[in-house]
Amino acid sequence: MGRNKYPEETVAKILDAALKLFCTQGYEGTSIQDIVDRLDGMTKGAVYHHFKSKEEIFNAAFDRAMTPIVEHRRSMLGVGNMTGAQKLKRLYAPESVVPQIELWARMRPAADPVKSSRLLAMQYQGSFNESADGYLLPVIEEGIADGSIACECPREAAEAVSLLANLWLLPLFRPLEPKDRMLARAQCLAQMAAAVGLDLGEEVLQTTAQIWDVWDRAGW
Amino acid sequence: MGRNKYPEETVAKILDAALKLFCTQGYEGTSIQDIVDRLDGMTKGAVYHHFKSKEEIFNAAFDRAMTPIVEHRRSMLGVGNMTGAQKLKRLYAPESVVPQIELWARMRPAADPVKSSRLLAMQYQGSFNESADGYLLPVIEEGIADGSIACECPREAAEAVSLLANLWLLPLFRPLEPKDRMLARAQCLAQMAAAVGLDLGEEVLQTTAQIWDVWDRAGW
DNA sequence: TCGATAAATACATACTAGCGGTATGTATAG
DNA sequence: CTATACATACCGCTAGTATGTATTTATCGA
Repeated sequence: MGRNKYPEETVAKILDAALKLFCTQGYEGTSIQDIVDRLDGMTKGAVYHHFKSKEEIFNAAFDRAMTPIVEHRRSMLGVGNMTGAQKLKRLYAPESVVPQIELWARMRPAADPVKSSRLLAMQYQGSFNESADGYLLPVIEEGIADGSIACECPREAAEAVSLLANLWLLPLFRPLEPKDRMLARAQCLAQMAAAVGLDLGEEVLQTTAQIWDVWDRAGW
Repeated sequence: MGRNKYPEETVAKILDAALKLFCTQGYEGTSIQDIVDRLDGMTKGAVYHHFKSKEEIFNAAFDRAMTPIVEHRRSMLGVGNMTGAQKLKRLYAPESVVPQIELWARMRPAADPVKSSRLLAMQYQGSFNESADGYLLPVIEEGIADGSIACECPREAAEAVSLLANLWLLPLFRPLEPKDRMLARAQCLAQMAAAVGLDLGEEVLQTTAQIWDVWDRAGW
């Protein structure tokens, strides 16, 4: 294969193939050769020209997938002037979460948490970042400042809700539960969040229902 | 090295070395040779005589470490006749949790969740098992039966509390937070649990404080 | 503005050390 | 004598590297 005038296209192809494989087969279970085999004609040399290690490929692929999702979710907070409480509800409304759902529906990560352990670790770490430096904690603090939220432990509440939302409500690395069970989880999470001053709104139920439908339709 | 009259000792040595290495260096970061090097004189042949794969070694090492802990925690529920609510509090009291703490204090798993991803995955999976088939959900249901607990969504509450306790209150794969932050987490979790009908008791604060002290003393 | 040349880049090819795992040999316990 | 607990020797594959080659792009005098 000759030299490509637009190497970003090559990089994109590599990351697309890599993400798909890392999701379905896991990090360990995916070899560089597996990735190369999906890039017709390309060789390992090309891959190692653009990335210096397997780990870097994984991180780049993950970032590439997550960045637009995070951006979209953040953008949901920008329109109009909302109170902190309104923004919080917005964060868990369907229109904020749907792009993320659709990404995972395309990727279909392995339901075995051990196989998906590296993705799980990223989601775990991401939950803390999301609450601390990301959008959740800032929104809560904004709500406290404007009087729309009364929360005594904003940081802790943000972390707990983030963790449960990402690793429990989104059962990425677990077998898909029946719909009523998923809704029960959402209801339960909403109750727990309310106890520490966070009103996630009724929309979280609709969001959960929508998630379930998307994944069920994708033959999860 | 000659043939050992008591091969269980050999197995134990292998698992001890393996657990320590898997904790500190991660699963990927530990080679069979690394393990062999810690078993003076022994060779790879011995290891593969007793175990058929690296994965089996990991699982055996993990099980070996967790079994007595789970047993101890379960045994805390056996003495005297307690209501479900009392048993629930007991589950999060210091005397139930301390052995687990001390194990991890000895092992010192890597604070990087990616490096520790396989252990994280086990803890994640374990949280669901603990609530579903383990002791938590049965205790809650016992409490509902004897009228000492009023919980509308026992399964969901158990899962959520289990997850938060194992992956958030025990910051195994995260840098150790200041003591007041840890206590704030415990307080927050107790509030959230109370909202779905689970009274973890004041003891969860003492437990958390004790965890912090142990790990701080271990130079975490 | 234009070609000629030099430098940088996008790959391919060929190779290595180390990995997980296996096949087989050997000595000891029962 | 047999079964087992090891040691030895080996294999295919992996992540990663060193190097070669062709093509693009930057440089520059006219």
